[in-house]
Formats: sequence, C-alpha cells, structure tokens
Amino acid sequence: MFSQAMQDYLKAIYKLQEQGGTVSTSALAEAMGVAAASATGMVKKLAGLKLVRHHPYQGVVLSKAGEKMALEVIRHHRLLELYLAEALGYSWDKVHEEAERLEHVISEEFEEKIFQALGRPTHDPHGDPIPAKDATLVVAEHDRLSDLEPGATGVIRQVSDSDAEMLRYLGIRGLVPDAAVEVLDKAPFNGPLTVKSGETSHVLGREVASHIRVEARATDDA
Amino acid sequence: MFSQAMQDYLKAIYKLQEQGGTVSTSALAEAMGVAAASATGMVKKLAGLKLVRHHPYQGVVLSKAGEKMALEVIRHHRLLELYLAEALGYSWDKVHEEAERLEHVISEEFEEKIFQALGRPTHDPHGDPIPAKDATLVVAEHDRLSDLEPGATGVIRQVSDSDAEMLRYLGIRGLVPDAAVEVLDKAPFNGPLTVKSGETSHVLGREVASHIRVEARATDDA
DNA sequence: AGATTTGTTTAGGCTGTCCTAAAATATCCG
DNA sequence: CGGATATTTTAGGACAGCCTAAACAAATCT
Repeated sequence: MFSQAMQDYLKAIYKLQEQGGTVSTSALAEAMGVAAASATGMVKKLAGLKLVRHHPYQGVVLSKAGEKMALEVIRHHRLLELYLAEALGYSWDKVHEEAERLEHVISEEFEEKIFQALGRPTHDPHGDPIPAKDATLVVAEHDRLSDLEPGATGVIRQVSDSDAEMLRYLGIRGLVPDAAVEVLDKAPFNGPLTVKSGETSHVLGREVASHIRVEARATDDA
Repeated sequence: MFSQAMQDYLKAIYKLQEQGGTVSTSALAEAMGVAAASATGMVKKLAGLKLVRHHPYQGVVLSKAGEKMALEVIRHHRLLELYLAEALGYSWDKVHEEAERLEHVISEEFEEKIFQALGRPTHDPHGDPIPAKDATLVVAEHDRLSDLEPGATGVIRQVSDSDAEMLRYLGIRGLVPDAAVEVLDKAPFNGPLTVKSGETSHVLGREVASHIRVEARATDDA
C-alpha cells in the first residue's frame, strides 16, 4: 500500500521536524542517505498523496495523514526495540538496526501481541516514548546532560539511539534510562563533564553528554 | 545481497522440486502468482548466478548453492512460525502469512535467538521439519491420511500449511501434529473418511485428508 | 548591485521486477 | 507424418526508486 521507502521518508521527515522546525530537501536527503534529487522526487510523490505539503525551496511539512503514518511506523519501531531487548535479550545497541527492518513488515496483530506481552509499555529501551495506537505521542522535554551545571543531580530519561557504538559505551557504564546521575565537574571551553552515577564517576565529552537527556532534580541552592 | 524476490523463487523451486521432480517454468509462475514470462526472466537471472541450472523447455533444478539458500529461507520461515505460535500465542492458521514477510528481514542473530528461546526445535507447528543451521534437512516420509484403510491407526505428523482456512478447521477439531487417529471408515468413489481422534470422530473429505500426513502404527491383521 | 556560493529542481538514465503480445519450440493425436 | 495445441521464450514496455549532470533560485558577500 505505502512502500517501505515512503514510510522511511515520512519517518525521517517527522524526526527532522521534531528537531529543527522546517525540513529542507537536502536535510531530508542527508538523513535518508540519498542524493538531493531523489529526495525531491519522493517529496513530490508524497505531496501528490497528500501526506506532506511542499512549497518548493521552502521545505516540507507533514500533513495530518502523513504524521499519523509516521507515528505508526515509529510505534512499530519502538515496540520492536523494546521487545527485542526484553523478550529476546538483545543488547540495547543492537535493537535499532533490527527494528529498522522489521518495522515495515509486521502486522497490526503482531504489534498488538508484543504490546500486550510487554505490558503496554510507554517507552523504548532508549527512553523514547512509544506513540499510542491512535497515533498520539506524549513528548517530555528534558535537559541535555551537557547543559547541566556542576552540582546538579537528576535521572537519565533518554539516550539518543543514533549511534550504536555510543550506546555500547554508555551501557557498559550504566548510563541508561532511570539511572541517577550527578554532575561533579564541567571543564571550560566545551571540555568534558565529570559525572557520577552510582559509585563510580565517568568523564564524558560534550558531544556524548548532549545525547543524554536528564530530568533534573530541583537544586537546593535557590 | 539476494533480493526478496529471488529468495521467494528459490523457495518455490525447492518446494516444487520436493513434490514433483522437474520444475517447469509455468508451474513456477503459477506458484509465484506471476506471468510465465516473469518466471522465465527470473530463472535466467538465477541461472546466471549459478543458483539453478536451466535447460530451456526442460525445467529448472536448484544447484547446491541454490538449495542452501532455499533452506536458509525455509529455516527462517519455520522457526518464525513456531515462535509466533509458541511465544506470541498466534493461532496456527495465522503464522504462515506473518512468517512469510518476516523471513526475509530477520538477521542471523534473530534466528539464533529464537532458535535458542524455543529450545532448539526440529519441527514447526504444522509438523514440517526445520532445516538445520548448516542447511541440512531430515525428511520423513509419512503416509497421507487419505491412503490409510479403515482400521488403521497412527499419529498425525504433518498438516499442510497451504490453506489457512483448512488449518483453522482442523485445529478446532484437534487434528494437529501428535494427535492419535484411527480410520473408522472410508467411503468408496473418493468419498469421505471417518476418523476418530480422542473421544470424537470426524468426517473428512479426501482432499482434506490428503493434506494430513500420518505415521501409521503397524496393523495387527498381518 | 553583481558575483559567488549554496540549495533545489529538472532532465535523462539505470536496475529490478513485473506485465502483455508475439514468436519459437515441444507435444499430442488423427 | 503433420497440423493443432500447449508451453516456453523473446521483445518491448511500465513503474518504483535510485543516480549524475545541468539548470535554476535564493542567500550571501564585498
């Protein structure tokens, strides 16, 4: 009905929209790993199907229908990630890749079966919220760990799933959703953060720390 | 690497070969639900890749490599069928369709994970043997239920998974692998069989009964 | 403002898989 | 044997999704 390629484009547009407002063709092409011309072509097709609105040279916006489709794919993806981790014992750095392929082929029944088996979960292993069946999504905005100041404490809520290598690195160190953390030090000039979690402390570059979202506890120095 | 279409063709060739010796292009096209010309085209491509041998107007035969590929896909399929039934509670008439799509996208890791989770099984829910990792397959030839004579007893070993409707019908009646059966009566002129399983007896048409494979117990009237 | 750089779209092609229609080959039967 | 019938292959085309190269539009710099 809707091709795999179309689903992938819609998902990519959704994610870009989430971050940076308007979505340019080149950003979309970049995200999809295709040439800019290919993205233009697909955007025109999606616009023809009323899944996106396209104003040439201005960017792409998902329509209501397009957003719904994107969220359905994302729901599949995140449920699968969680299922692979929980039920099959996948390590959290490997779930993304497998889910990426499975998300396009599972039936609604499969979706429902794993949803129930997992106890109607709300978040995937990286802390990303799972869209509901009716394609609604509760987004909680948390601070980047890299934005916290020394002395701040909080709980990790999300870790970006974009880089498997990084996930492996953080997983080994216990820096996963629900872990409590405290910022001990923050070196100047975009230097690394020293973060304590449990008994041990870790030194994290700004780049990595910006991929970790934390729910900060109210600081007492107010 | 090898496209989904190619995998499906190889699988179809394997199954046709299993049944009827040489595989004609038209039989292949029929099985794949495509025009004969399309099958010819794909066969030529597969022959170019040394996955099949093709003698025009004579039929197609899988090469060693082609058979291996086919068995790998079938292994995926049957493991998935069993996993869907056992782990996710799918009814056995629905597993085929879902497995059909999943078989092409799961990784070797996924395969291994479900293989272990299922306790290294040897047969799928329909009683079909699951090819081993090294692409070897133990085939046990059992009698068609329709070939047994009144008085014969045995155990159901396989039920053809080709028709979901039929599987539902038989499942309700407990005519599943490992069920003990006894042929009470066999009407002449290709008439129905009366079969007892457990406490109840069922009347089955020849067509249906031919889709059930039974391991016959030695009869005592010898 | 004019020129350069950057971003976007159009034009034309390639590959994979399918199709129909027509030609070629094999089989069957009087 | 030879013509009718059935099967198989060839020829030519469609469509999806990708590509590169070239044309076009917008933004930026001096």
